[in-house]
Amino acid sequence: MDIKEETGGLAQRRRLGILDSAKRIFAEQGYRRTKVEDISNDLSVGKGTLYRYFPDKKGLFLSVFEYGMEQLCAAIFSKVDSMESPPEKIKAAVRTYFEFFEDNPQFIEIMMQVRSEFRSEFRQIHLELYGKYIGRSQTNLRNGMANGQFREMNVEQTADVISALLQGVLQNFYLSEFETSNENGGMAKRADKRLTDYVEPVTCLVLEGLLRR
Amino acid sequence: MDIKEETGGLAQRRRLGILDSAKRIFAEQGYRRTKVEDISNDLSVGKGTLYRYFPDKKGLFLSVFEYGMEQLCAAIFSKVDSMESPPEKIKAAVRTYFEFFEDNPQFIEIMMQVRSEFRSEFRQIHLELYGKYIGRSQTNLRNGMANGQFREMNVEQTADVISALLQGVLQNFYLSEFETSNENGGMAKRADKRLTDYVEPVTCLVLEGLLRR
Amino acid sequence: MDIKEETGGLAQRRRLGILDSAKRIFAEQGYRRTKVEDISNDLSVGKGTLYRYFPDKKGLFLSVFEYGMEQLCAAIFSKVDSMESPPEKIKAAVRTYFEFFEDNPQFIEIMMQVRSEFRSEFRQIHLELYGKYIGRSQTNLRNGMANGQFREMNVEQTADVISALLQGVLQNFYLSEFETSNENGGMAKRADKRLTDYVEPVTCLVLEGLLRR
Amino acid sequence: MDIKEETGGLAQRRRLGILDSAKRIFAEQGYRRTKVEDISNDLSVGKGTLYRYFPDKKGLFLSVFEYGMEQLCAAIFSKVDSMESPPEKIKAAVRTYFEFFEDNPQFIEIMMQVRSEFRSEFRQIHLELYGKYIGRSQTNLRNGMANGQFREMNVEQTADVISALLQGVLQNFYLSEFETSNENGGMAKRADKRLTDYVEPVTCLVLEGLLRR
DNA sequence: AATGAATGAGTGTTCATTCAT
DNA sequence: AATGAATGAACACTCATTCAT
Repeated sequence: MDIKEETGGLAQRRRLGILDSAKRIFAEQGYRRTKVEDISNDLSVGKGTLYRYFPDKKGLFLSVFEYGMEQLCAAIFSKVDSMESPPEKIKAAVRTYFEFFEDNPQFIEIMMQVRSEFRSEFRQIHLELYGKYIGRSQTNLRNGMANGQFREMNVEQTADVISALLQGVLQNFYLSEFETSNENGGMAKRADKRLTDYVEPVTCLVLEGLLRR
Repeated sequence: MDIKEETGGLAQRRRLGILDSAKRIFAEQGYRRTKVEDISNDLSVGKGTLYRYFPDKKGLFLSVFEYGMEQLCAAIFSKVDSMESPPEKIKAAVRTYFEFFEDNPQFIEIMMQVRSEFRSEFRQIHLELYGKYIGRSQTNLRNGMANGQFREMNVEQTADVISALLQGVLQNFYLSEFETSNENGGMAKRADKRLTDYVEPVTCLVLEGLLRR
Repeated sequence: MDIKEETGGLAQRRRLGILDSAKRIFAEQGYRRTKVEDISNDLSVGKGTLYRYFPDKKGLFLSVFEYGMEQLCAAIFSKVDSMESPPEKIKAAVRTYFEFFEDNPQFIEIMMQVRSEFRSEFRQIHLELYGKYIGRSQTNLRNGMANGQFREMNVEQTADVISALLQGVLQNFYLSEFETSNENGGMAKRADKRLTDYVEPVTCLVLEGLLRR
Repeated sequence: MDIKEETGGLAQRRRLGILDSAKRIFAEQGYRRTKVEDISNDLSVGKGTLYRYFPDKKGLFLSVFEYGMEQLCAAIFSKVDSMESPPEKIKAAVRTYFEFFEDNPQFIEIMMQVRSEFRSEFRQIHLELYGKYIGRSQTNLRNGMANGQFREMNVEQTADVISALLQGVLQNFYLSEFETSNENGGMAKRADKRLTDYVEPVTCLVLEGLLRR
């Protein structure tokens, strides 16, 4: 049992090591431009080793995405679940969302790529994992309406719109984040903008709207 | 001059014909899956002909995108420019944006693909053409603040966030639009949701926010 | 029409050229060891050209086999159909069969390879084209029995056995034909044995048997 | 010495176990499609173990063939050696040959595969082991001629032709044995034909020929 | 002796682009 | 101007074999 656990631990460590390297390479070069060999070279292992842990290139890529999504959801839930006030929950979710991607900028790239390369798989994983978030968001809006903090609204549509807002800001930021691509297809970062700068205006827009009270 | 203009007219017509066919095929099959021959077959011309009007496959695809962006901007500006009230301008822009994509659903697909296939080119075209929109949006916000209709805000960030909101809703809708992919890679539409259903909740969120007044 | 015919003629010529080169290379190197590029190099054309004329490597290989089988059947039928006497027909068929393979030694190799690489396809083509031969062979045996030249026999089994005899001799010869394989996988011919040497003993065995009369 | 013999006995038993498993798997799946791991899994041992008993995959396969050939020769010789009459010896050899393959249908598959996968090795083993048979067959024919039972003939060629006849019938049967391949690449047997049905027509043809006496 | 994780050579096929006609 | 036959670079994946444990 010791041996098995230890072995399992080693295999698990290697799996995570591959996921990490793959996340980096895929984010830097893009799914299409990335050769499986690029990742195995980065890890200094043989190509075949990757195929011992993941079924194929696509499966590896989707695992990178799935793993990131799980971490994102966990991060948001662990923050929000301990709060009570609906507006506070929204603030916390917005902040955690942006902080997560600020800490994992490569994952923005991964998300964008999965979205376009594997529409249906993205939808499935997205719906599975992110669906939970939408459900909680709707509950939160209903609670806010019930206690009189929020105005009347169509809860389903509004939850969709808020979720869309976050994703839209993320993508806009992602598009403005990189100034130029160099010869190797790599990107040079722009340091003067931070994703978390958008926490305040987004929260304010969502809660207050534009019109003067 | 007559001859040249006429020739130019013919060439221009053919160019537009190619753009139209390409938009359709690219949207249906995706950029990667689309062979140049698919488009030339659709037009009943030889492959080589396309290369007389566009430098390469990528250039054709980007032209399809650029042409669509121009149409989108023109549609929004023609609606909004005749209005005075800042909130009304926002309402009109939101409505026109969603109506445009409801009328040109293929262009949603094109946008998503450009975004992921040609990051830097997308950014460039996006910034060039859409930059104008952002500038006008900022002006509108400033006008609204000046006349006391809008609360105080960081205009640049808020304009970004509103723009992001629209794009986010569009993408969310695009992801939910298609239920299942059939064997041919084609998609089956879902008829029970309309993009313009989001005009009201989006407008309301932007202008009013969530908190009860 | 002229153009089309001419074009068709050119395309047909190229097709036959590819079949001829493929037959040679496949026979020399074997199906597995032969790279598609080996054939295209032999023809001094690009790899892609082969794929304009044949669907894939397997399809090309099977076409080589099918084409050879058609030629074999045509050769046998053109000889035998003009004859009347059942024993003479058998003699002629045996002779033509061995002569064909003596003139097309590469085709022996092709047959052996198809047989093992593509069992089911071999069977299908074999049955389709060779089935005709078996039918005629049975008819011939029945005619010989009817006119009293042949003894009583089970016609179906005997036709099978005679056909098997020819194939068996062919294969035995094929196995003894090549002395050693050199480094390149090529073979050095042995000149002191001829397939047609077996015409007489085979014919004699089939018609007379071993027992003294 | 006891230990060594015992160990040798165990090793020998394991060797035979591997040969048996390999024969089955190779016959079912074919040489190319069979992975070394398939065999080691079937034996519930590690892959490396096979390499302790056989040099490589090819060597294992050829050993399977060689072992079968030895068994075939032994079967034929044990039957024929006790007989005197040349025609009876032929009858017995034909019957034993077909009976052997009827009892070891997997070995038909093995033979066919060796023949095409390893031409030269097949020839070598074939000549070594089967050469003995041809020699005895020639002696038998000479004895038959000497005692007046057989007609005059070229003994070498006729022995070849008779051997070829058996192999040809075997292969024809092998080709007709399998109706269709299912999805797994497996084959469905046809039950209405038996290899031993050919003992009589083959024997009759060899001894009597077709012509009425 | 036994294991099985790691290795990496090897290849069929697609399709954007060219250019002779 | 238009064509479409020809080109050839590019790349994922398998699996026999090895060797550290």
